[in-house]
Formats: sequence, structure tokens, C-alpha cells
Amino acid sequence: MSRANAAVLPRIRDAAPLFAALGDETRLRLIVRLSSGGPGSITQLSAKSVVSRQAITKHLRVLSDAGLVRSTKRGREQVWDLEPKRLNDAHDYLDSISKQWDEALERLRKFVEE
Amino acid sequence: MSRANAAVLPRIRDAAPLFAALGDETRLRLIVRLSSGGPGSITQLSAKSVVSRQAITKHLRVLSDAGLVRSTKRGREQVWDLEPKRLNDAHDYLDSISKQWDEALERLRKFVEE
DNA sequence: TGTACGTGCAACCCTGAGGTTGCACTTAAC
DNA sequence: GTTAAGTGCAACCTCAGGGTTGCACGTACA
Repeated sequence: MSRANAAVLPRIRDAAPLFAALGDETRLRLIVRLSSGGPGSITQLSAKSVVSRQAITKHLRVLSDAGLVRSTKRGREQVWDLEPKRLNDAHDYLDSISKQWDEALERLRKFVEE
Repeated sequence: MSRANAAVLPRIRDAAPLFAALGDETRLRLIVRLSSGGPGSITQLSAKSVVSRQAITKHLRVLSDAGLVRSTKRGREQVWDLEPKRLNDAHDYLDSISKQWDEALERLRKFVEE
């Protein structure tokens, strides 16, 4: 395998759960809600949702495990907030793959030209 | 909800399956393999894999449904190749979310300053 | 014309994801 | 001190996802 591969392969085990966390409509909706509406408690976040509060709680847990959100306690409420850094991680990973792709095309081009 | 939200919400239903397709270790490994090693037949792609050929076939099907790969028939072989455009879609979607996030922070900053 | 290779299809298994409901427990508010 | 709000926990259900195996089918090739 190529050198570029060596850089991207070890991250697969980290990246997969990250994308998996993003790969659900309800969770993606939560992220969009948090990114535009700011932090919110569980009841607030599940207020306009079609699924139950418990479902939202589970989804927040998944997002939290993936490092995409974090929570702080405020009185009896638990307030959830976005962790933008992790979003960048996913971003960067896609970058590295497409970069690797471009390099492969470049190698192919040179090979054909020779 | 904000105006930025109106732009990103309709795409949730498209983006979720896309990320879901990326959210599996075996599939991510397939993508990395295709992006570095170029096109390959099913037997080639499943040669060094720990799972069976049929498993790889199913994963390729998922990736294909998500638009991330495409296949062409060559004799009795079926050759699979990457579709980089879809990778960019995922890329752009993450872009729009983080941009939306930045705008929210900006609005908050202005609000506090006033 | 056989034969071996590359795939497709179908049946099946098992685990985990997504969802719900009911109840207990803190903590704020009156 | 009651009462109501906000969560956490646990049990349960259903179904799709990831995997396997066995067999049939077309196609290259000696």
C-alpha cells in the first residue's frame, strides 16, 4: 500500500464511529439545531421532536461518545452544547481521503505519460 | 429557526445516509483502498479482507446506493471505482454546518456587545 | 467441449440500534 | 413541606445491519 495509506489507515477506527454518529437523521437534526439555536436542555431539544425524550437522550449519548457534543449541569437541568472541534476532525478525514485520491490520479497520469 | 437552517435542513435526509455509509470500518477501508489502489474487482477487493466476499459485495452495494462508488462490467468481472464527487458532498455538508455554527457565535458576540 | 473462475441470489443467524413505557429520584418553586 | 418540573434508569419490543454458507449461472480459456 502507498505511503498516503499509511497515514490514513490508523484513523479508520476513529473515523468510522464519528461518521456513524453523523449518519442518523435525528442526530443530524440535533446537530443542526445546536449549531443554529445554541445550547439547550434535553426537554428543550426534544420539545419539537417527533420522538420521545428518552430517544433524544440516547441520541445525545451517542453524539457525546463520538465527541460531537458535551454537556454541563445547570441546576436540575442538563445543558448540551456542540463540540465544533470534532466536526473538523470528520472534515479533515474526508480531506485526507480526497487528497489521497488526487495523488493516485497524479501517479496514474505520470505512469501513462512515460 | 434561522435562515441558515433553512438551507441546511432539507439536505439532512440526503446527508444522513451518506454519513451512515461512511460510518462503517469495513466500508471506510474499502474507500481508502479504492482511493489509493485504484479500481478493483470484487475478488480483488475481498482478497486481503478478513470478511467473506459476500460481505464485501453487500458493503459495495451500500456504498453504491449512497453514490460513493460505481461499477462497470468487464467480461465476467465487475470492476468497482470511486465516485469522488459524493465525497465532496459530505465535505460540503460539514462545511455548511460549521459555517452555520460560526454565524451563530458571531450573532451571539454582537448581541453581547450591544 | 469441459472446466475453472468470478459473481449473483437466497436463506439463515445474531447482535445492536432505535424506539417506547413506567417508575424513581433530585431540585426548584410555591 | 408539598408539588411540579427535569432527568436518569431499566425493561422491553422490533427490525435492520453485518455476517455466513450453499448453490446456481454465465463466461473465459485450455
